Amino acid sequence: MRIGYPCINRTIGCKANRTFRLKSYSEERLVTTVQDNLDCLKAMLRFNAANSILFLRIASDLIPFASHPINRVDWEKCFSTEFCQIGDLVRNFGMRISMHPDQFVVINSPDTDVFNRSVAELVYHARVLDAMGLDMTAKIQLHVGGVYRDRKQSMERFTQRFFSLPEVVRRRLAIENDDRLYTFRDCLTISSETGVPVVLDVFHHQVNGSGDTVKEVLEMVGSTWGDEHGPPMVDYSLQKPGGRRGSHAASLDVQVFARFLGETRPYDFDIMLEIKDKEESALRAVRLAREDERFFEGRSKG
DNA sequence: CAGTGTCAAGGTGGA
DNA sequence: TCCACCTTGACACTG
Repeated sequence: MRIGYPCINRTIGCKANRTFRLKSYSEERLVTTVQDNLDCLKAMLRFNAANSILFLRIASDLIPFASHPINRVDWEKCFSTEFCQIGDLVRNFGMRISMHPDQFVVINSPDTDVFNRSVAELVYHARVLDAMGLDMTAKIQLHVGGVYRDRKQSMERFTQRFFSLPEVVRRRLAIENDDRLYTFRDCLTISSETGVPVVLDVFHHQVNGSGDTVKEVLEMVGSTWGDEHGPPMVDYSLQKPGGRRGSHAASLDVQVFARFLGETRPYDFDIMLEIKDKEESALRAVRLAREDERFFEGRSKG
């Protein structure tokens, strides 16, 4: 089991997701921003390695305006050295990487313009992971999309569209249950037709699920992850106590997390902690896991 | 320099 | 048909 956090580290004093306004666009601004982001990403990976945090989500803003027509910079070529170095770090430390495109990437939209823009954005994500030379265990996780007043048809459209995606995207895609529209069962249905592995979001499942226990769900979801995909990915977060529905808790409740780990034995998976204080909570989770080695022993894929 | 309106991109649901 | 809301963070303008 690898433990991780998404996109931002508040300890190391730099950000790998810096961007700027479209109005301020210039090639120079882009190049310096990307350079800073990649430098910071290396710093994050070193910090993580030193702290046994072996799972990281890379922000989609790593290359600002990557799929926007305004961007004519050949960033792959320009930063090939940096990408290789980052890939080496990931491999040498036995780490895992994921990415999660923003909400406007919608494969099953009836609007073909939306679809085409989504493809461009997905290709960008795939090119980043390819440039780092990462294997297919590095995933791009995506929600199923909209319902458009016809769930069945919209799910079928997802599947159709999936098969028209470029191979570089298809092989890295994973789908995740969301908090309102598509449950993990919907994802399993799509998975059975596309072969796409299913990322389980534990919080979304609590809010928008069927009442199956986490362990039952993990067993079903785990079987969608073949050897080439690596261990299942799980997103973990908690409702902010007293906060609006869907808002994430400020920091990890270690007691609750320990119970979760206990409940999910013997399944092995990599877990992304979507908690406000980011690496803080990841550090506490790692500490907890160290104190109780049982959480790592005897786990297997679903 | 602190406060805050707005940001490339979508979808849903209520008025 | 229009608009607020979803969630999150940060840019960049305002005073």
